[in-house]
Amino acid sequence: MPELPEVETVRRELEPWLTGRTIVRAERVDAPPGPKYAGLERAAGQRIRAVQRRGKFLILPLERVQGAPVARADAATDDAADGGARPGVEGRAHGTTRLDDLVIHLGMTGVVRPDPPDDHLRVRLELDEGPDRELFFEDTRRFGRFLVVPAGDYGALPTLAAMGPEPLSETFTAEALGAALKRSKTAVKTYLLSQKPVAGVGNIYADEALWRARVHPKTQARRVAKKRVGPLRDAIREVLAASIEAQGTTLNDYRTVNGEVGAYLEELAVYGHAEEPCPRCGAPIRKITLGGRGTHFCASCQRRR
DNA sequence: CGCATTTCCTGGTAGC
DNA sequence: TGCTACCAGGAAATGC
Repeated sequence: MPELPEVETVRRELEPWLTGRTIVRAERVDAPPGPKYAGLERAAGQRIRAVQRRGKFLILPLERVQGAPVARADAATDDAADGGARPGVEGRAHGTTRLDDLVIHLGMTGVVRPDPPDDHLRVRLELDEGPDRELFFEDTRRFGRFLVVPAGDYGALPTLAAMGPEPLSETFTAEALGAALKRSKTAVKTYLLSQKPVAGVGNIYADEALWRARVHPKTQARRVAKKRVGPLRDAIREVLAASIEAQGTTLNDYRTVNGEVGAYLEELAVYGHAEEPCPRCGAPIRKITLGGRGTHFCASCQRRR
């Protein structure tokens, strides 16, 4: 599943390809109009200023290029609910140009690629002159998003708007994690998945980090032992950093932009290893359902409290 | 507001 | 072989 390491891997590949390029055409393909692709047509005529990541979201700040070649795409213009005249987008009323963000979420099966997929193509971008003039967004199970919003306006993306600190930044301290955990009575794993205490942790790395820190996934967030908070913070950082090194984890659909699989699958300790011996103590790894998600842990190492 | 549950979606697979 | 049932899960929507 694309979680932070997978999205960061994609970001690093997109950055040299897309930075500074102008989008000539933005076309929705084989996907109904709706919030997941809102405002996509606005991308045409805008230059990609950077390729950033926030949690599992890719954020591409755009700027409108005066006189840029724009090709209108028929398929993308029929959800023009908010695609009409926007103050500041066309004109520059007070000398400032209102900026947009192109926001991409890979969902479960989203793949960004320079070559067309055999099926499940959802978005095609046409770029200005240069190598790899087309970008394709493939998404088999349609959980992905590919939309344009006013810069920094994430009202349509509440999880992004309420996202916790980046786990690999200096702001993600044991103190910050401890303070966040105190705010919730829900199971610590479920709370990690909410993106509120920390950004970018999904089902795989939640299980892996909790195993490393010896925290039972069903422990109430506020009741995680104080002495476990630092180790949990460290475990989250270590697991994510190691997975980035391996270009992420490929279970089924995830591919890098270059079409490669992520190698971290080989390093998973508990996820996908139900009934196998715990690498630390040898007890069988158990699999339960928690918050509707498959959850793997060692009942011997990870004591509930 | 907080938290739990349901929904979206399709390919893969188990079972008959 | 072909059919049904079920599973996987990130984030949003819905329910309480």
